[in-house]
Amino acid sequence: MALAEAILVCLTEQPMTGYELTKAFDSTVGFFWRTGHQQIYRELQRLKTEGAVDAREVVQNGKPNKLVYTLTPAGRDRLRQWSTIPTERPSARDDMLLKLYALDSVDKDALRQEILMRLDHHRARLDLYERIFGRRYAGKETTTRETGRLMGLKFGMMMERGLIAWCEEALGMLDQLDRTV
Amino acid sequence: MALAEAILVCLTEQPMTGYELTKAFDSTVGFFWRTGHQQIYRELQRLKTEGAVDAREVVQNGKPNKLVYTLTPAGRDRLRQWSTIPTERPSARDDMLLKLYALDSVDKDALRQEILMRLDHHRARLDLYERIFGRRYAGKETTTRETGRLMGLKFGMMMERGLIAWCEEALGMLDQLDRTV
DNA sequence: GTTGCATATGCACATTTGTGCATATAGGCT
DNA sequence: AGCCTATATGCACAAATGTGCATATGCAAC
Repeated sequence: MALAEAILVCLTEQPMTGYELTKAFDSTVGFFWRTGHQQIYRELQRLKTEGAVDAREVVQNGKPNKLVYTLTPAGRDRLRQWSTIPTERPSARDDMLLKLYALDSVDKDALRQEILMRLDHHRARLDLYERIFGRRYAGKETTTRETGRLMGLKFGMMMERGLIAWCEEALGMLDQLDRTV
Repeated sequence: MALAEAILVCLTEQPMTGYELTKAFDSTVGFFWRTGHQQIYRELQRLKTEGAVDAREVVQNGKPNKLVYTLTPAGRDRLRQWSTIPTERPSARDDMLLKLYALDSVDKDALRQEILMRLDHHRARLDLYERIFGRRYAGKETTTRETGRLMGLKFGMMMERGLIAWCEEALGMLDQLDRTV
């Protein structure tokens, strides 16, 4: 149920509707946490019955009415409490590693294509992260909040750089296999 | 349902029982895919009804009888077919990144402890991988099968090295925050 | 004028994964 | 005698997540 915490974390920023949360997820937390709007609405209802958030209906004309959710003190407590318990390391369940493990039972050309696609993706990601870094964090004094986000961003850059290097090496090894066999 | 493929991949090595698969998972695929024996037995049954594996009962005395599962030609086809479809990149749903994102709503000392624990873990892992590398792969001529596993191992080493560097930097940044605030 | 998009919320079903519990035998330890 | 461990398999329930479908309005584009 960590989606609950992801939502609470977003709501520390400001009160939001489910719709806005969906978009916020896309642009921020969504870098590492993808989900559809249905799950967010579902979770918001649960969080409300648990008292971690409050809902307030806002009547609009021209558009459907909306429900603005606010973090309650209980929600804040829950977040802080949650933060004291060590998180389980995420398991790296990557089918691609499975394919590598049984490389001789697998379509190697398809795998090469797949690695190429990943390489593209990771390069684009790294590029994006570096631009965000340059625009928002390079050489500025940092609040606690900003420092945390910078650490997250660096985490992302670290991952992408490693993955890029690995993809390049892996492609080389596949080529080498082709030449020797 | 990628657990199914994880099992099939293991069975390319040799026919095995659910019990042996459980142990095989611990020592090989388990580096990136943890699961309990119950799930393996459950999945084996499904794979059998789907015709991807065959079961053969072996009567033992002293121990309970066992069911040895063998990969069928249909199972081999299924593996190859699966390998041609690009795998979705695994989403990096790490609660720790969430904690970083809301660093000012979070218990920073607990987070520091958590990062320290991770650092320990990643160092131990890297050490283990490097020893496996030295023992099994360093400077040997490589079959297709071994090359694939080497690529997987390098993937692991890449990740651990990146994570170690990140943890060290992150701890430094947390200390810096403590000193300035 | 109708097609498509942005706004806005949600139900219901299915799949995947996790976990507690159950069972059975043999051998070794205390 | 009682308890733990290794071997060996599995059910049943719960939680988390994914996905197809449903609804309603207004505005812009074609």
